[in-house]
Amino acid sequence: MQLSDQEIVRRKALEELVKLGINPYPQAEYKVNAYAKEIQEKFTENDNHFQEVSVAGRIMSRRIMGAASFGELMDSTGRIQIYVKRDEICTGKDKTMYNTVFKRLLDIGDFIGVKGYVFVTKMGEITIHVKDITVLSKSLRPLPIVKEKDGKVYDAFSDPDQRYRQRYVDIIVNESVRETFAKRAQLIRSMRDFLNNKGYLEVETPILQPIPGGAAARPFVTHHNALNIPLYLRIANELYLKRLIVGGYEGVFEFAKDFRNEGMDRFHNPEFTQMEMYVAYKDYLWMMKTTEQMIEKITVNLHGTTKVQVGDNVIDFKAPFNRISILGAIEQYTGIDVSDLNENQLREVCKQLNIGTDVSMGKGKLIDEIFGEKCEPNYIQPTFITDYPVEMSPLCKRHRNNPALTERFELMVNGKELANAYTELNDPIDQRLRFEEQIRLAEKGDNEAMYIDYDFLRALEYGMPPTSGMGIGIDRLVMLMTNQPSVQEVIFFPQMRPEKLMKVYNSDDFKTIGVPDLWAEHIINAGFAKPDDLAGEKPTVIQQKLNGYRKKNKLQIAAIQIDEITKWIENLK
RNA sequence: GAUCCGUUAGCUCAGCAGGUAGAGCAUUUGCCUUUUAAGCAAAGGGUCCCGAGUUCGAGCCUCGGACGGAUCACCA
Repeated sequence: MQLSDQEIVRRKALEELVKLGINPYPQAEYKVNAYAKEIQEKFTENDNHFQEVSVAGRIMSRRIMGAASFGELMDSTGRIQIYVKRDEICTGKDKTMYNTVFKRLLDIGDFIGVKGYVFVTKMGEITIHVKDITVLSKSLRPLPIVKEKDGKVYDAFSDPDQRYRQRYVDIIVNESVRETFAKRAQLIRSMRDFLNNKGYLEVETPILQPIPGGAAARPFVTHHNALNIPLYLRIANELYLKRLIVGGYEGVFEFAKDFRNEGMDRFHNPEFTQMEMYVAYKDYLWMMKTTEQMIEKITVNLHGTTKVQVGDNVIDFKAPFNRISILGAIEQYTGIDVSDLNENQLREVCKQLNIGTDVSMGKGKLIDEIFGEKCEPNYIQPTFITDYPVEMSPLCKRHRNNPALTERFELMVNGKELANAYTELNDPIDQRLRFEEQIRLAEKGDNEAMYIDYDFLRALEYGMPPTSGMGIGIDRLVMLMTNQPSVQEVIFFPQMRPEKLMKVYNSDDFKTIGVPDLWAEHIINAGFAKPDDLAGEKPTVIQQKLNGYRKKNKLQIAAIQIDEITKWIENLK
C-alpha cells in the first residue's frame, strides 16, 4: 500500500503511543455524562452546572500555543471547544502527556475522551477546561479540513463522487448533510405517527417476490438455490398489502424499499423508499384529503410552517391542494380536448405537439405522454391530477361517472410526481380482464406491462372491501422538504459504479526482477512506481536517483552499482 | 445511450503558445499560557485519472479508455 506522508506520520504516532504504554484502541467503556450541544445550550457562568463533565468525540481542530492549547471536540451532537493546559493534565514532573501525546501524537480525527469543567473564555466561547485526556481511537487517515466562519464555508469537501462513496467522511465534515438526514428521520417518524394515530397496522411484506407485481417497471432478478426458481426484488408491495385488506385489516401501511432496474439520474436511484397505505371502505376522494392533511402536518412538524423553499420556488403545502383532471390539465396547457379521441387521433395530436410516439403505445400511454410533456412540469404548487384513462391504470377502479376513466390521482409537486393513489379495483373479473389487457400490451413491446399474479386474483375472488390505496415517494418528499436537488443527497449510500482500484505495485514486484530486498523496500518511494518505470530510464539516471535517495534518507545500505541496475533491466525483458 | 464539462498535494483550487508543477488550509520542525476560517517562522509533500500518439520536450496538443457531474433521451 502506498501511503502519503501524512499517513506515515500518523502510523508512526500510533507506534509511539504504544511504546508509551498507551493503547490507541482501548476496550473499556468511556463513560460520558454530557454532550457538546447540551453544554452549549445550557451552560451559564453563574450556575454550578457542568463542573465535572466527561465528554468523548473526535478532535476536529487544534490551536497549540506553547503550554496551552485550544481545540474542538466533535461528538454526535456537535462541537465544543476544549482548553488543554500542560500543567493541568500533567500534574507531576512528567509532561509527556501534554508535550508528546497531546501535541505530537494526537491528530485531527482522533477520538479522545476528556474530563474537566466548563467555563467561558475571554472571547466568550463556552469551553471545557480539560484535566484529563484518554485516547479512545487513533485515526490513520487525514480528514478534509473544512472551516467555517459566519456561516461561510471554506475549503468545503464538495466533490459529489467522494462524498457519496465515502459518506462517512461527508457526515463527519459537512454538518448540513447530517441535518438533512436528521430531517429525513424526523419526516418518516412524523408520517408513521400520523398513520399510527389512525390505528392502521404497520406491516412488512416480501421483498423477494416470485412475481414482481403492483407497478410497471423492470425488476432485478435473482435466484433461489433451494427452490431453484427465479425471484425478483420487488418493484412495489401493492398486491401484498391488498391481500392483507382481503384478510380483514382496516388499514395497513409499509415503508418499503423498492427496486427498479432502470436508468439512474438525479431523480432515480435503483433502490428507493416508498410508503404505501391501503384503507378499507374509503375512496380516492377520501385519500386525497388524507394525503394533503398528512403532508401538511409533516411540513409543519419539520418547518413550523406550511411554506418550504425548494430551489427558486416557495411551495405551500397548506391543505387543500388544487385538483384537476388529467384531461382538464391537457386541455389547460394545450387547448386540445382529447377526451373523445381514439388511438389514431391521439397519435395525430402527439405529432402535432411534437411528441415522439411508437407503436407499442396504447391510448393510455399516449395521454400520459402528452401530460408528461406538456403539463407535468407546470405544477409547482401541490396539485392532484385525477381521473386517469383506464388503459394506464390496471389496478384502479373505473370512474363512477365515466367507465373510460379511473378513480386515480397523482400528486404533482415542483413539476414531479410525488404520490399516486386509487380507489382500488376490487372486482375480480374486471381485474382479470385488465391484467389480460396488460399482457396484450406487453406483446406489443411495452416491457413494463405486468405479469399476472393469479394468487392475487384468487384473493380478490374471496372479496376485498372497497379500498383506497396510496403510495408516496419518501426520497422525493425528503428532497422537497430539505431543498435538495438530487436523490443522492437524501440517500446515505446512493448506488455508484464500483470504484476501480488501480493496480498498486509493491516491493515484491521489484524483487522478481532481481532488486535486492533492502532496495525493494525503498525503490517505490525513490520514484519508481512499477518495474516498467525502470525500463524507460538510463541505468546511470536510475543509479543517481537511488543513491540520492539513499543519501537523503541516510539509509544504512550499500550504494547501488551500475551493473546491478543493468541486470534488473535485462530481467525486465 | 447522446452531448458538454471535469479529474493536478490529505482537502479546495490555480497553472499554459508545449519548456524544472503552484497557492491556501492540512502536515512536520522551532517559538508562543485564552485563540476564533487564518499566531509567527521555516520545511517537507505530486503516477498532474489511465494508455497510446505527435514532439528534442506533454499537466497542457491528438486519439482511445476509466470515473464523476450537468443537460437530453429513456422512464405509470
